[in-house]
Amino acid sequence: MSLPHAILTALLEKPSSGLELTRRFDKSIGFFWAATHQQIYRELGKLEDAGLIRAIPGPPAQGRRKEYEVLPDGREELAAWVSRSDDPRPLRDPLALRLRAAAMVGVGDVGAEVRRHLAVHAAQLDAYRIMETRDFPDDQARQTAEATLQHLVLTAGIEMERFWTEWLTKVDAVVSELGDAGEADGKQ
Amino acid sequence: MSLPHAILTALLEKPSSGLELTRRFDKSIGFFWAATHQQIYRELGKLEDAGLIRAIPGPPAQGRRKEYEVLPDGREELAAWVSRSDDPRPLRDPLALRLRAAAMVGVGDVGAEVRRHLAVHAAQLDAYRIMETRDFPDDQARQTAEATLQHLVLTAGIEMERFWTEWLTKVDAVVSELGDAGEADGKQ
DNA sequence: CGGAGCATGTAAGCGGTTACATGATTTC
DNA sequence: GAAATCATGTAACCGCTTACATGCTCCG
Repeated sequence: MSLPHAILTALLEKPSSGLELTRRFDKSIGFFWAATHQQIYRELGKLEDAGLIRAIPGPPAQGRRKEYEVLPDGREELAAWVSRSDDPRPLRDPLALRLRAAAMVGVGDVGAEVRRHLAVHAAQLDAYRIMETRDFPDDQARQTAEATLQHLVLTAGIEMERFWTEWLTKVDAVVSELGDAGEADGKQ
Repeated sequence: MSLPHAILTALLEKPSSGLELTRRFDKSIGFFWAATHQQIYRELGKLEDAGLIRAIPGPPAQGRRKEYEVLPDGREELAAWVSRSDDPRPLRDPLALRLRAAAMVGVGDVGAEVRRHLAVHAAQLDAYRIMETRDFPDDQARQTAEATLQHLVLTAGIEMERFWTEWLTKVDAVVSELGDAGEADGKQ
């Protein structure tokens, strides 16, 4: 039940249309909970039916856009959700699985895959760091509670990606060496 | 399509019955790809139908257990999968979402949730560290390829949990302070 | 022989993904 | 006015979760 609350949060930060939400998910909130436009439209419909948000009446907007805003009930629901309890989601990482499989049947071409992932995570790390210097430039100064919390979340992204890049770098070294040494052994 | 390959890997490491697999998932492979017994039985059925594994005929075993082993086709399929390409799964973290929501509607009781998660991750970190000293005691010595790769995967788990515990400790500090200072403000 | 628990499985539902559909606006 | 693309949706599928069902064995 996280997607509706992610959407409520995004709409509180700024009322938006479905497409705008989709774009904003792609470059911010979605880093911690990805969603496609199909999911978002479906969920907007449900939230409107539930009376948690509404389409802003005003002008019909340009094009066919519908702008949504959060209603008081929606804010309440979100505040309640913030205090709710929920076990950490089990980790799901196919690449780690691949390495364990590689331990049994030989490394094959995992190296390429490892380097591909490394590039992706490095790029994401850069993106986060740019966001950090752009949105939270003044470290020492006392921030608003809002900014502090948002920065904290961004920090998680940065540390996470830093972990991945470092680990994958190590993995690449090990796998390259194993690949050179014992190609096609397959640990029969 | 990761679960079947996780099962093939586990069965290559050691032929097992469904229940044994479930237990082993809970304490090892499942750290990177959790699975319940329902999923496992279903998948074992599919893999057997596909001719990738088979129930070991031998004695009917004690109880009603069926032991499965990997067939040559299964090993081939796994080796092919190791070299396959596959984008990193998008991160999904409700707790980060909660903090962003807290930035908009006030921190409420997130503190308790943060500390609960902190305890879970700290416990997991301990478990990983115990596994490391037990299964990979000799650092300096040259390991087999198999052991090296498996250790590398365990390393990922350790670094990951270390990251979480450190980040959550920081979050706890910040949230406590915010909670003390501006409770019930809700950033109207 | 009756109850506890072991071991394997079935069924329903839900969230997420992928593919496709529709209308409206802009561009050439 | 045809093509591109913007904006909103619908439909089908698939893996995972939760709840329930069944038979077997061990123990008192």
